Amino acid sequence: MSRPLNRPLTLRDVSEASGVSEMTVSRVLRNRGDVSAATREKVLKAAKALGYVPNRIAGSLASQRVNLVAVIIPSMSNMVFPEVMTGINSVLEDTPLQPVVGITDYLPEKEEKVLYEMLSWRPSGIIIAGLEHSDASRAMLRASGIPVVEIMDTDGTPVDAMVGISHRRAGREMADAIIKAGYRRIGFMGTKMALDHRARKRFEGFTQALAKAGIEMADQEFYSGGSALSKGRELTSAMMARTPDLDFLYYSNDLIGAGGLLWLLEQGYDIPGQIGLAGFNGVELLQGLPRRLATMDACRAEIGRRAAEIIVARTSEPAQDIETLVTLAPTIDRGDTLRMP
Amino acid sequence: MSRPLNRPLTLRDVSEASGVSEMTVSRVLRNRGDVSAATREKVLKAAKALGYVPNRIAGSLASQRVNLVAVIIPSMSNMVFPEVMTGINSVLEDTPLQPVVGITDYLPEKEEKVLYEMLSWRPSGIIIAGLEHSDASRAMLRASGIPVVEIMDTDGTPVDAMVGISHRRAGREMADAIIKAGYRRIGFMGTKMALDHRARKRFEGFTQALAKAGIEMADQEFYSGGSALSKGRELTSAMMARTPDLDFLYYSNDLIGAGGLLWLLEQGYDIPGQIGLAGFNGVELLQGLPRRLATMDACRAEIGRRAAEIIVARTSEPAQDIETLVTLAPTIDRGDTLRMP
DNA sequence: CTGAAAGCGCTAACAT
DNA sequence: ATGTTAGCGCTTTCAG
Repeated sequence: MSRPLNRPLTLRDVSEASGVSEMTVSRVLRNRGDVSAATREKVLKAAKALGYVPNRIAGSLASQRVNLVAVIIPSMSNMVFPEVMTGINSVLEDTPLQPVVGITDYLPEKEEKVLYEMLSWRPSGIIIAGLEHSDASRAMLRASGIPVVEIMDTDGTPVDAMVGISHRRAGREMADAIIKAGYRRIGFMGTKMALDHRARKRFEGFTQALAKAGIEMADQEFYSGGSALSKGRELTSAMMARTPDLDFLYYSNDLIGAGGLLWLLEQGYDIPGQIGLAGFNGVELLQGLPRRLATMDACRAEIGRRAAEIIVARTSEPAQDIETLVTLAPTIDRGDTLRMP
Repeated sequence: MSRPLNRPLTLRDVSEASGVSEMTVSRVLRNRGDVSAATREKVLKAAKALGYVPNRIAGSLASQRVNLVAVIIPSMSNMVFPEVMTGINSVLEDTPLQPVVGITDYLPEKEEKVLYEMLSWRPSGIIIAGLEHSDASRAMLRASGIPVVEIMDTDGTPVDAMVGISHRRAGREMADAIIKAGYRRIGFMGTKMALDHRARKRFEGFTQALAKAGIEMADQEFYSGGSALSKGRELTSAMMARTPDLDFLYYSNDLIGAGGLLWLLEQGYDIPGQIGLAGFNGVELLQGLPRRLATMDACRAEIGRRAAEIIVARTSEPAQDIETLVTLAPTIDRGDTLRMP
């Protein structure tokens, strides 16, 4: 008990306590190379008794290896990214790699800053949301020399690898399904999406498909901030007052869709006969609403998994071959709010 | 362009490119010490041109300082921890400190493992959820010699600092409010809480307060897994079938409470006259339901902020004095489902 | 199977 | 205002 308090323990302490060289202690602690069972025991005992925790900073510098995967996402508070994280974790759990998360709040400047900070830790790989980045960010990604996987979206050109869905196509397909079901007076509600490129692409795909069928969007409204559920309520009530003859409402996410659904049910609308609804994301949370909202799964967990698998394959020794341009195909779930054709 | 591809740049590269010593380059890049405006410019220009990103691994080792705060929480997928993170972030944003998150899934063994990994990075501070830890974890925390803030709960003895609410008291106060409002046949629904100590303490406080008033819990049920909204629906419908004369339902969280609320409304129950409801957490998401569920704010963002402030104060030079045993006082929000006395 | 020497990329502490 | 020297705690490499 003579160690000066607050000096963290080093390999050397364990070496002295066990009477084994630092090098061999290091070998034991990393299960590397051959060490006799006897010395092994001695070392492990000493390390445990002292409460030694290796210093990864030093280890990483010496070995030029950091088992970190930088995960850069816009937000953690909506339902989508926690599930992506779950997918990533499920794959990395069985490897020495560890995810480290950075949040950008959908701001390019913040993304740039976060990326810089992350790169300064020299991670083994980067998983980053979206294909749209500042020039500086893209340059950093390219120059990093490590595997980069851009996730969520496949409508664009990745720096390196890419896993996601086509949001443009997702919008198109939902539009097609809505039209096939016979709806004609269609309204749209969604976030102000200057910086949410995926929401924007869904919207573009949606309107395109409508146009192709000779249909013009009958009404649309964008919001920002606030609780999504009540926003959905407010927007829907305002829109139905303004354009009472709408027979379908497409929402840019399930939560505002759910708010709209609750309001319409209260008002006594016949769903999906008189009016149909659809959202986007396939949020599990919403199971338990009076009706299941039509939606489209964004393949969140799968995207996380596939992205992590690419990093794992690329960082394994020797590097495994693996598909690096992955476009997943989401399917429509009609729920109870989008009638069959 | 003669640098061998994939060798990360070092200070030395910038030094050579700018004709300034490594030390001065380092000073410029860290805004430390006096450097003439002229050399400053030269260095910055060279660094930018090369795309140099400092190596923090080396920097941390040399300076014996790592501006990381380990945040160890059970989960990221419910509503509570993302908001705690928001609070933490809001404070750390203005400091050099950076949060790094570890997830325990409510498993003590996993907490131990995550804690060990985190400590191996020698963070400047630790924020960890709960007061219940394995002996090994507690030993690591104590031995780490860095500021430790245990958050969420104050019913127990912390290793070091502590910020939270008393969940036992939260349960008691809700029980008192329910009794004062005249409800007598009370049912409880919540998660199986062997490992969720805070839910358990709320439950204990609740039953205690009922007992004190001579009331016995009329029915209770525990669930695990599944979507909370539909669980709330199922449990409520089952419980009302089994014990039809219940006049109040206390839920261990707002989400299952919301499920119950939706079901009861559909069945035509008179709320809060015939039957009252309350949840816990003060989840903003739920604004927009047909009725506002009575709840109690868990002070999530505030907890995060105060915890981060403690770490900041303790790691600043010289260490600031700050309150390290913080018990927040949550208040009841009666919403539309708990009538006045 | 074990150990000794060298150095990872940076910064603290002194020079000058 | 700038440079020099000596490590930080570990792992790589090479010798026994």
